[in-house]
Amino acid sequence: MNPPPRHIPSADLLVRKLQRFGPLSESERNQIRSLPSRVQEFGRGQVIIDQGEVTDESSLVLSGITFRYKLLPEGARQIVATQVPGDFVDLHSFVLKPLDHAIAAASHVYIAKVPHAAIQSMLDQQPRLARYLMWDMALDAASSREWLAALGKRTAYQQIAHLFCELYFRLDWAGYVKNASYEMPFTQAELADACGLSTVHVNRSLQSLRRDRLIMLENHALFIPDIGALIRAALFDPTYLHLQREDAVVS
Amino acid sequence: MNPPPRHIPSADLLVRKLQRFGPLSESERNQIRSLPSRVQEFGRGQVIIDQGEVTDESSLVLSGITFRYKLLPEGARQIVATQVPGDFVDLHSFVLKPLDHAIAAASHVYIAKVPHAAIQSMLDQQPRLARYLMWDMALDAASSREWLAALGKRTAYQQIAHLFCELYFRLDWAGYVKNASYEMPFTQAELADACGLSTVHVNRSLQSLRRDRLIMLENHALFIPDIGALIRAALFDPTYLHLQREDAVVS
DNA sequence: CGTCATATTGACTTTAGTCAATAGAAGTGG
DNA sequence: CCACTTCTATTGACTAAAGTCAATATGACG
Repeated sequence: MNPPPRHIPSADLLVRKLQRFGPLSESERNQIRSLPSRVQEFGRGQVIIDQGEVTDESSLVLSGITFRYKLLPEGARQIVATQVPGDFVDLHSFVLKPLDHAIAAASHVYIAKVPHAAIQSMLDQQPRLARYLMWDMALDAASSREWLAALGKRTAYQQIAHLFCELYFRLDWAGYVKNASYEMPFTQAELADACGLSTVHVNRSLQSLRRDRLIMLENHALFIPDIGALIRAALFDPTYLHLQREDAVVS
Repeated sequence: MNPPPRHIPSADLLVRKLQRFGPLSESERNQIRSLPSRVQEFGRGQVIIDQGEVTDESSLVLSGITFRYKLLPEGARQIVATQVPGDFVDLHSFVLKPLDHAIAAASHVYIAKVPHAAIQSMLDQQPRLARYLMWDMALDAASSREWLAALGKRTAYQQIAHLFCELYFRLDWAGYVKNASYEMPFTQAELADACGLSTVHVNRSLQSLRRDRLIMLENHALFIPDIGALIRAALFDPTYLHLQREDAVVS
């Protein structure tokens, strides 16, 4: 994941994403582009927002990968979502406080913090954009549901494959997949916390995936020789990611 | 769960719930109350909406309990959320189609179907209400995250206890808990599909919960002699349900 | 060169799943 | 009202998936 946040103007990332939901007028695009934000940088492993925090801004990922996680009373950590460039990590904090989870950087990341007041005044100017934000929140929720099905009904092997498929499609859409490869920043301990497994079992499942020639993974570089095969192994269906324009789906 | 949808005027349920987020003006309340809807009745086990359906209305539970579930390719079913009176089962279908899950009735239910066009025109009239709907969607998402932590990090015993705690608080708020008891409509097979377990293991875990005197359950009547004890056993924290007024939480 | 995080391996334990049988309960049609 | 089917709940015996503990690599880094 390349560090410089220059090559993709931050707000354009968001415009491009929201256009998946439907066409935006020129003034709506401008409204989004003119959202004020301050850019922050975090190193891998750093906590971006803490559980229980009450914040008055939402964070947008400009580059790198972040993840949401919950800490249980006895110290266990469950990762509940990942974010790639263009994703809000906590759009819901606009309406729901305090935050019921924390956010951390899985790789070196640049984050744009957008004040809630700015989001509110954007909606005051362009009420129609509320539907776009709702759509973004709904996407997020759809992903949670898919993860629930993964945790509840898939084997360790399938779950890890599923996570790799999801990241593949989302990163590909954001332009971060090259030659069927992408940088998969998670450690085995993080994969374990995302899939509800132990690190030992993740390690063994990864070896099975390698043995079956579904993945090649070293130094966080993940190569997927046959994405179709991985999809089948994971029981993956990319529909829930809604990567096509909604218009296109309906027509 | 009492059948008659009379005693609680349908829209008032929604007004009361949305007021948890913040105060509503008289005109906003009226706007919500005047939402058109057609009431439908479903028997227990009936499918209310099918996976993959494209619908132009969202369904609000008037009485009874419903649940969302996903069907995996090989036929497995994962229940991903439950709804009690006052909850939308698919508010997100307002912006996200097709539906990535199905909805079924866990008990005999009355449902109000509200056209998306009516929701849209309500938002056109009262743009401020968009934040209320976002809040409702955010609540739903918070619940999904909590379930993810349950599936990933809790034992079977804790998970079932957690589900019972969640239903306890939500039903209590809606006025359906009497004498520390409520009607828990799920069969053991449904509990299994909600917790990612086998029916046999659910059965044994229920017996453990009974043996530990945390619950009494027969004929779908669940009595919780000591909710504090159940909460501790479940590692339950009701914060994510946001049952207090948001104002109150902040102050 | 030593330290710390991450990855790997082996041996063993635990949790939960599977299969199969039985027992209740509830609903249905005659 | 009863025989019959069909869910639902329960139990036992066995299996399999995943966790735990512990040791050992491996590798990045200061």
